[in-house]
Amino acid sequence: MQSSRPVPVRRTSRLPRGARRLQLLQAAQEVFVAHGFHAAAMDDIADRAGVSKPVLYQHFPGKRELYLALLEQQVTELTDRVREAMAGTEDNRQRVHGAVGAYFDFVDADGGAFRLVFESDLRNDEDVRTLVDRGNRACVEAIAEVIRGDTGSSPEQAHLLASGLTGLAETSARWWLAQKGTVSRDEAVSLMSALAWRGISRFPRVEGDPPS
Amino acid sequence: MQSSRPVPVRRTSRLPRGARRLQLLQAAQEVFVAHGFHAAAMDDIADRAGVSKPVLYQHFPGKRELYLALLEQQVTELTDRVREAMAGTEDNRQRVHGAVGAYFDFVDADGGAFRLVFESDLRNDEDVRTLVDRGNRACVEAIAEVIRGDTGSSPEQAHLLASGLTGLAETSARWWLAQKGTVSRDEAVSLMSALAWRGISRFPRVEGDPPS
DNA sequence: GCGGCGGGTGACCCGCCGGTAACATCCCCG
DNA sequence: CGGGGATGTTACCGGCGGGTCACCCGCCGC
Repeated sequence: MQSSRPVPVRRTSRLPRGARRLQLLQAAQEVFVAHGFHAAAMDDIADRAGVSKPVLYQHFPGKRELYLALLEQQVTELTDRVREAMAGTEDNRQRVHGAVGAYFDFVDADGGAFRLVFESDLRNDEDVRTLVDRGNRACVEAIAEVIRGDTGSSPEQAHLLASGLTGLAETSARWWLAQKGTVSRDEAVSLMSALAWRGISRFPRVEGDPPS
Repeated sequence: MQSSRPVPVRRTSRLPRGARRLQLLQAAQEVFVAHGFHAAAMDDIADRAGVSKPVLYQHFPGKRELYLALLEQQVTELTDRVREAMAGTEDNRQRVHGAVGAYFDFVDADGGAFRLVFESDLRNDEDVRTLVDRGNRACVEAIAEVIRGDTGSSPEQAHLLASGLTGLAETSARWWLAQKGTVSRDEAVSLMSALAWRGISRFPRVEGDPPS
């Protein structure tokens, strides 16, 4: 046998820098989602990408930074969706429906990437907390803006109401995900947005006619 | 003075087992709340109790178990309060008000012990996840029971609605805590329970299951 | 063919921290 | 008083895992 051949086992064809980076991010996301930040080892991530550890460090300065990159991506994803739901229509009921749907879609995407945002095990890290808080605040702000405009609530009240609605959407979306199969996505979204809408419409001084 | 004495600096008078255990739990809670599970070192906890590390291990088999003990305490605390809110009255509006109040009080107690439940950085641990989930499920269940009885919703719908309400309460309570000072506890509770009540009352007096 | 460079590797280092072994002290009880 | 069982202490171990060093290939232009 041509045993002289030095195991040319090209494990993974070489990749240009950009492609490798993306692949590493993908691998990292899978591992972080599956095990959380602390339980995830850089070796795991490298292994999953079919590559050795130093490669990882050629692309990212450290574990934390790698994690932050992924986290920011997801935070942006969610806030964008919520903002779109607010901007995409003038009908407040539609807005509520869209926002609730945004949370459900977010939670149901990407093999659980939402865990990075909603279940991060690195919230004690200054940067992580800042990022997550910024995302939450952005969502609350977007919603509170509408509430404030249409009900004349004080800013503090509007923020409280908005935060409550985000909590409603987030928590029910996660519950639905855990119980998946019993209720369809659209059913669940309709149900929860009905709940939210009945709550927030006809609040203090809303001239929006109550839905029949 | 009797300087010959080799530093008899009795740092903390000896304590009987029970008292020491409580003190250690208290110290541990403070450290875990402040830094989270991972960032907390057993030395930190021992130090805070004015005691050396082995003492800790005479009372608890390990870091994880110590954490679990505290976690369970808090989970029980919350679920009990929610259950009481459900059982304490027959008036559903009162029930909502009580439950929302329970979340606000829980979040506002004990120097932030609620973080153990709502912001645990050990959710990847099987036992921790089980405990936290069990607590959430208990709260949702208690609320869903009432919803189901009074609206005739399907169990799945009732659970979804209930989980949404817990999310509403939890998230707004945490928001209120972060913004403390701008709105009083009672104001906030009234506002949020009004939101929840407007939403859940006069809910589909179940005009038949929407057969999707 | 050959130099150099981008892409990649195996092996190693080392600090932190959970956990432990061995030794000291106090106080009660007979 | 003196033995013994709680109660505590100092000092140490060991491994896990983030991060790095020195080196290796294959391809490209000349």
